[in-house]
Amino acid sequence: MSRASDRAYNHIRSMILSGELQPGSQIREEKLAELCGVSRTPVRDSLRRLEAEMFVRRNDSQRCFVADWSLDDLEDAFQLRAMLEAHAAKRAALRITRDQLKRMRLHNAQLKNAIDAAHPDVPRFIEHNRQFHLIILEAAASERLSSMLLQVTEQPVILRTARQYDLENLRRSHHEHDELLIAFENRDAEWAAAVMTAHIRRAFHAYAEAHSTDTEIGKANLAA
Amino acid sequence: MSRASDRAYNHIRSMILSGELQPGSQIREEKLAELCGVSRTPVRDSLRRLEAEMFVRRNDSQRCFVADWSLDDLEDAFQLRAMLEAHAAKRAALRITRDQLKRMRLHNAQLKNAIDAAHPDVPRFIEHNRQFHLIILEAAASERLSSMLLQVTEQPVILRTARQYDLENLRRSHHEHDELLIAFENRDAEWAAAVMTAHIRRAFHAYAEAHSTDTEIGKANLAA
DNA sequence: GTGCAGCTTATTGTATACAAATGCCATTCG
DNA sequence: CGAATGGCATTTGTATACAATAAGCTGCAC
Repeated sequence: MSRASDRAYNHIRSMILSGELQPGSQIREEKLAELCGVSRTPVRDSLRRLEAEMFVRRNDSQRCFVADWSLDDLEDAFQLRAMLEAHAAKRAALRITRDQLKRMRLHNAQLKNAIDAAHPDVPRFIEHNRQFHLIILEAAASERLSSMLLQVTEQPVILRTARQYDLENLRRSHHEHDELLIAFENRDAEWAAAVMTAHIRRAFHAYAEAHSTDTEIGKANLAA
Repeated sequence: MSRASDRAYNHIRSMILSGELQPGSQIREEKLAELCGVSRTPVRDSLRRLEAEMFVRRNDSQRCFVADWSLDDLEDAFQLRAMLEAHAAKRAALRITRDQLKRMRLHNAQLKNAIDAAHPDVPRFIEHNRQFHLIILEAAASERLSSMLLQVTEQPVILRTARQYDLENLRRSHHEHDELLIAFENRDAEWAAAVMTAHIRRAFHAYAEAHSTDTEIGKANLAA
């Protein structure tokens, strides 16, 4: 793609993901242009894309803000994600190839390695986890489904989710992936869908729990 | 919203829907700018939006084309739509208000009138049908879900679908709406979801049938 | 002191000129 | 004759200037 426009897009996106641009805060085109070292034109382009991906919202008078999701919105996103990923798993079970299965096994082995090592490498876990799920989407072979799923998985809060899991949860993910692989090998669409639903919903509750614990800790710190 | 940008957006969108811009054909920014009577800037803006809504596709080198969906893609879209609308119905059943129910009944009565009249008014049917489904989305209260559903209902082929139904099919829709209303009144989420799934899937098969009939007719005409 | 009018400033929208890139075609070399 | 290459035409990308619009502020009237 184009150089400046993509640089701007990636730059703004990463600033949102990192929290450098705070949720709810207004973002001005000129300010972003300055930060990205480009003119307003590619920035406006990026904002449209980010708006479509729900990273950015506009008010009635076209002012842009960093999207700010409540816990309810997050649960909503997880609910949709569970439904869509289950659907993807169902389709994938009927279409998946030997090669795709092989690649999934590989990624699952590697995400296990990433957390079994002496120094657990969570980002590496996340990356292989991402690839694992992407192959399912690839096998599901529905462009619309893919683009919809991106909308609920690429959200800031969700991206930060895995980092909050303890190792026990990450290991559980690994085992669920294993079960999913067996369901795929048996071409059992319903099984695959059920495992996937459970997988995503557990992930949400693990997140919610970690979140509330954080809050508790936060409170404790304030009290101390 | 802004004047020129919106005019361009609506103009291009309607040209795609009407078939004035043929599916699969390349669309050049300057050409569109000329057609819409604006500069390329608002056109580019519109193209980004239409791309996000899957009305427009881009190839690797950023050339834009009118989206061209196969019958498989269409079935895929209907499948997703059935799933999402069923989910919406489930949520709506738990949250719907008396006022929303009242409005739904009103629209359902009016879409019945539209086709029971001496001269059936299909566009009026479509409009009330749209409003009926929009109220469900409103009651479902999930912004993400809404934006996703728009992606699978606002597609060119789907928009043209209802026009292809015979009156019998439209009447069936009316009755399914009635059943949906009763499910809502009883706050029976599973029932509502089931009725909705059936409603959308029947719509697809009615479309597919009408489509194949059209093809037959087309062939017959060619043969004659 | 409160509320509104009108002005001022900040921000987004549009047009245009130019830069970069892509695709196409013709020409040439194997 | 076919494939690769070079240059020309077409198309998209970017910057910038200016226009339009919305927000915020000041001062006035009540």
